[in-house]
Amino acid sequence: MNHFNSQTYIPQLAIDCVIFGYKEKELKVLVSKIHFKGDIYSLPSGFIFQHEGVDEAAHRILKERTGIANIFLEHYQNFGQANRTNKAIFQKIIEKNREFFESEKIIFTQADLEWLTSRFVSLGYYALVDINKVTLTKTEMDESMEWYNIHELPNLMMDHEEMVKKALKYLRLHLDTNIIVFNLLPETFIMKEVQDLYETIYEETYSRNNFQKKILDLKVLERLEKKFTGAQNKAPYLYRFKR
Amino acid sequence: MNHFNSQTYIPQLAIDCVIFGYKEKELKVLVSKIHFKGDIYSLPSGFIFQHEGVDEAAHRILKERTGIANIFLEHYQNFGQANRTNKAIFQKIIEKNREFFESEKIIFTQADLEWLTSRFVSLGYYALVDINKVTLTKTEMDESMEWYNIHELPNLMMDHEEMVKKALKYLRLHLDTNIIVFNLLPETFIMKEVQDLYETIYEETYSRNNFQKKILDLKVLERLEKKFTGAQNKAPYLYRFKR
DNA sequence: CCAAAAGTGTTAGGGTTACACCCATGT
DNA sequence: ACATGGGTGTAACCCTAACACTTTTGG
Repeated sequence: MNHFNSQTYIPQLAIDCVIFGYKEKELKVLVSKIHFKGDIYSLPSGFIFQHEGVDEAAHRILKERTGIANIFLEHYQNFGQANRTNKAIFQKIIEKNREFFESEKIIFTQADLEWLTSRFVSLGYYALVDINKVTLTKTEMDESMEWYNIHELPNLMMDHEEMVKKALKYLRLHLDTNIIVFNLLPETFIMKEVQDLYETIYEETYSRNNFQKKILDLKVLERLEKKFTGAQNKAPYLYRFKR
Repeated sequence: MNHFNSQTYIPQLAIDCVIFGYKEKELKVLVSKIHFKGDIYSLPSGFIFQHEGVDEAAHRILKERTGIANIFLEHYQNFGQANRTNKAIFQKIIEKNREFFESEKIIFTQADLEWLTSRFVSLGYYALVDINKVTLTKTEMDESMEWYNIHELPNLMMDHEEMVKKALKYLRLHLDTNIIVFNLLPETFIMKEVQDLYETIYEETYSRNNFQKKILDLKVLERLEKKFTGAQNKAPYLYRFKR
């Protein structure tokens, strides 16, 4: 356990990440259950080292949890209300985990607790990952790390639910202008998978032929060989995102 | 002079504002020349009180400098590289202003200097104001506060020039989607003024009739009486932005 | 040969762009 | 009456949405 202090980290500034994944027509978000009694769920979060940039820090936090670097990651919003603290949550943690805190096995020092319960400004980042490439890695703060359907999230701590909602809104607005959707798909895919993904994200349906035209007109996909699935129909082409 | 400390302000976190104004076919940005020898120019900046939200803080900073509340103000980007400090600038200030710092009249305490020269993460906000409503107000840090044409800015300190460039880019991208352009105009205006403003911001020209259609199709303007200018042509209508 | 699903072509409609015309104003 | 600039109408164009048809695959 490394301790928190302003020598090491920038105080009162945190990063929270909404990590999106996609599998079988479900848009998923990575959520950690923290390693204390009390059923507390949190987005992957972290602090910024004094010697690193904020984008670097976000990439590091993601690398720690998912094992992949060179991830698509972007800042989307800050969360900085006046009364934004962890105090209530830590009160709950301490109440429900007296045996830990009263034992010899000290986890947090008093200074750590003061640090963690101070008022925080949080930088909201969102990431798009190929869910198959991810190796979920728990930190010592995590009891579990799991993908949840974005509409079936557990109760998240603080304003993390709002963070997810705002991130989804931001994603929907920017998916078309910037071409980032393919970050959610594996290396190769068929057109129907792209359409399913779009329909999942926007919760709408699109006509098959026009969708294909629209995507191919982006001119960012290269067509590979056909994919024979064994189904009794014409084999669809595989595509790959150019670079 | 109030002193800087982490009791009062959030440390290592600043707000920098790109305040846009418009007058006579020129897009302008508010820049302060700070009150020391050395020709140092800066965007209006400030820190966040422990008891206030970040958006609140941005509004307060703007109110201090421009005198107007209920301004259009939005966060657009963070600036948080690893080595982002004021150190070089303060070195220059101290060198060029030895008489101040060696005099009895102590302006900054050692603690203040440490605070000001630490590594900072900056939250970039941009504002759109009706330049006629602004009463420029210097703080004790400002030698002057002036509007500069966005393409004729003085040498700005740190990464403030990049901030302006990024803010302009952001403005161009969002002017049409959100309807915010009228924040730059006075209460009432004629269509030609709107068109001039657009042409100034985007550095393009538009056809008069189609521009009028496009703007009126937004259905956000109400037509008022005609404006008789004394010119020997048909008097244009005045418009007002609906709420 | 047939069902299923992929690929592609064709037409209709809506919105934007370019051009034209008319109107008010003061000299 | 006329020059000037503002307001509006119309037709061409482009892009997208809706529909139709063809092709491939395995049973």
